[in-house]
Amino acid sequence: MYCEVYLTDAPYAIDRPFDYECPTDVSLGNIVKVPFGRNNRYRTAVVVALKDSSDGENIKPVHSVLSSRYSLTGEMLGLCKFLKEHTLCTFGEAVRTVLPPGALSETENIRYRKTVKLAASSDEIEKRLAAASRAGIRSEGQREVLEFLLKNGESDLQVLRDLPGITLAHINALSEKGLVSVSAEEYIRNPYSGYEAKRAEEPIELTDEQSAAYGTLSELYSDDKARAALLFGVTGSGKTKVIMSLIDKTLDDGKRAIMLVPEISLTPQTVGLFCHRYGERVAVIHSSLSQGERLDAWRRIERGDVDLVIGTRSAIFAPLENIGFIVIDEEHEHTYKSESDPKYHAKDVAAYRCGRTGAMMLLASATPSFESFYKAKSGTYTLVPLRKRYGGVHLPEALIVDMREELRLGNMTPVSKRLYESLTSVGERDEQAILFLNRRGYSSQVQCRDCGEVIQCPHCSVSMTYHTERGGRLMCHMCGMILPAPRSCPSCKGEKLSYLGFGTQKLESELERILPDMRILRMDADTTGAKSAYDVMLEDFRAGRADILLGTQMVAKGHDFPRVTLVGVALADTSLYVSDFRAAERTFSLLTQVIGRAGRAKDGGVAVIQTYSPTNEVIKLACAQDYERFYESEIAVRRELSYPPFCDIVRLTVVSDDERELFDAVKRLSDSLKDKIAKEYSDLPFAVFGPFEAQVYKVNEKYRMRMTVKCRLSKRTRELFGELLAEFSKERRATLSVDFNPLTG
DNA sequence: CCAGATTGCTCG
DNA sequence: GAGCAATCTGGG
Repeated sequence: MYCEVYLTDAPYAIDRPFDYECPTDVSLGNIVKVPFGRNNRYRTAVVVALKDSSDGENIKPVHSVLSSRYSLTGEMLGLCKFLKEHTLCTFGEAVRTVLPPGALSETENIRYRKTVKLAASSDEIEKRLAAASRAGIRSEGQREVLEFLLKNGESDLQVLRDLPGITLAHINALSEKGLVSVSAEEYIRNPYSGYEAKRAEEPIELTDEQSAAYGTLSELYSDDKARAALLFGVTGSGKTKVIMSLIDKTLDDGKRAIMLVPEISLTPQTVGLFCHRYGERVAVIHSSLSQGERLDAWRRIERGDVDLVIGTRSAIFAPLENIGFIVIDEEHEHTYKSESDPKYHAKDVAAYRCGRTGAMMLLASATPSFESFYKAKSGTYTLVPLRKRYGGVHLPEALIVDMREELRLGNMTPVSKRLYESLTSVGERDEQAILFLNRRGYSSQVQCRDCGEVIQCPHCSVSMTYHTERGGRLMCHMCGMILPAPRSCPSCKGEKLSYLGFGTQKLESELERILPDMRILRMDADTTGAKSAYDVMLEDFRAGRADILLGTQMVAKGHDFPRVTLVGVALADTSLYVSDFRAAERTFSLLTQVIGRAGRAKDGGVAVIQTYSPTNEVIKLACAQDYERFYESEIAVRRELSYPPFCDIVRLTVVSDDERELFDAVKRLSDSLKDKIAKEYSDLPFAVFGPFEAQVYKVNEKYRMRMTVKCRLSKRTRELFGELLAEFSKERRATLSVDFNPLTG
């Protein structure tokens, strides 16, 4: 017998199947050790095919199957091939994405719960104890173990070890004498255990519109073919109720479901809601799980103990069988696209899995990505709208405040008169407000008034942000470098420093100054170091222990606070004028979400939007929460300028720690790319831009240049970029990375 | 001319 | 990516 294997740590250039001779007990998907190279060093590899013959020469035998008990199922192998082909990662990177942490290491990585029990009858043990006691017993510990077991029956090994004076050696000695036996059972924790499924008792009541949406989706679900739909529901329209009804249907049908959510939405409330309904057959996967917890969740799913997986991006790889339904909530969120290898989009993986299994894919959002809305309008996805707000949710009244006018009137603070008055009246009525500012820190730049120099990070080409922590310091938001705040200009020693551009810290101190009676809770990356801090803060605010919740993006996402009657956007322009064709889309989506936070108030809330561009259409349409009009105007621009969804974008980035080498390498890249386009691929349309410096040219002492290619992604175009990667994997002083349809600059 | 560094090449 | 052979570099 022969097999084809992929090495798990191969560079791109040799990431292809190699033939080995193998014994019959090796099967497809096994993780094996094989001799490789002249020196026959052992490498870890994955068996991807079995065959009777091989045309290769010098075929070596597989050494062994790895003692780790993991093996890839047919579906996992398919996913790995999909990832390699669609993201140009190596097969090994794909395998590591699909398997739980540690699966490729030699050790088993499986925890056991060990139980100790007496291996002989009690009177026999008592006889032995008495005899030993007369002989002047040597091991007090062994004696205690036996006495404990006589009294309590069998016991958990860990419980015994935790008793004073007892060590593992005592138990092992007794086990060798045959007095006790130790049995092991795989031990899998579920941090969300203890929930009882309340589904049967709690029916979901749907409004007419919701039940029409459910009807459409349920019909699609029942279709045997893979189907995809977009649930386009305005804030407060009850998307979650429709999704839950569909999960119910899936489980009733004897199938299983995956629900993806952005990290930020995975609060204890959300998790509680689902665990409460579906009980212990839920697995939750998120980024702050430890390796062990992640493994436990993976094992529970693999064993078939789970019917519903809720999780962030990587949960799309859950080893769940018999999938009937995959839902991606807030589908427009960027977190569904991985920024590190493999650079996959969870939506593509979901579509692949649905295609394989005939499951239904549902995307849900109030502000869908243009890619998805375009597909929905052109019929690739079924568009299921939810246009009505229900249960006392209103469209808040939105006011645009012209900050240029504030400046003219002499108000140099980041809080306009209008916002100040609104906050004051919220305070008087004992209600709550949310303030959004998409910039952390105190000041975004520190500039010398003598020489004009703006302090830059020594390792990156960005200016440093002033933070107030620990008596004031400078932070680089790219590499994390922290320096003590300077008293004078580092270049000319001038002592007059200006602090320009305000962030959440400055806004906080300003609010404390002008609204001394209001309690302010600031929530940004600097105050929510631990995942739990974030949950605690939201809970504090919900419980009314603060009047104003102030922070970055994380205050904008789907939390419902019924007492919030005012939402403020400190500066709507921050994301508007960045040089990215998605700037308008992102700004619209963010503003719409924030404004929506004020919609839970009984008599209609208020949103105050501060901006230097009060006539900007994006801001106006976001205030009106009119996605469809925004889409129509923006999609015309995309079509005109040929941007997604009318083409795909491939971003090539070359990185080097030496600028000279970088230029040379990027020149080679450019030549090779243009050569291929002119020759082997001349039948396909490409538009090449660059090379140019990346937006942030230097990060962490590494220089980065880019090229952008507009084309239609297909098997062949991907192949072209695969060839470039293969050529570049031989480059020593520069590395190339390819990102298909990147979402961020 | 030699040693150490660098580059090129192959891997089943 | 690792190991090894071929090639280059610079100091004597």
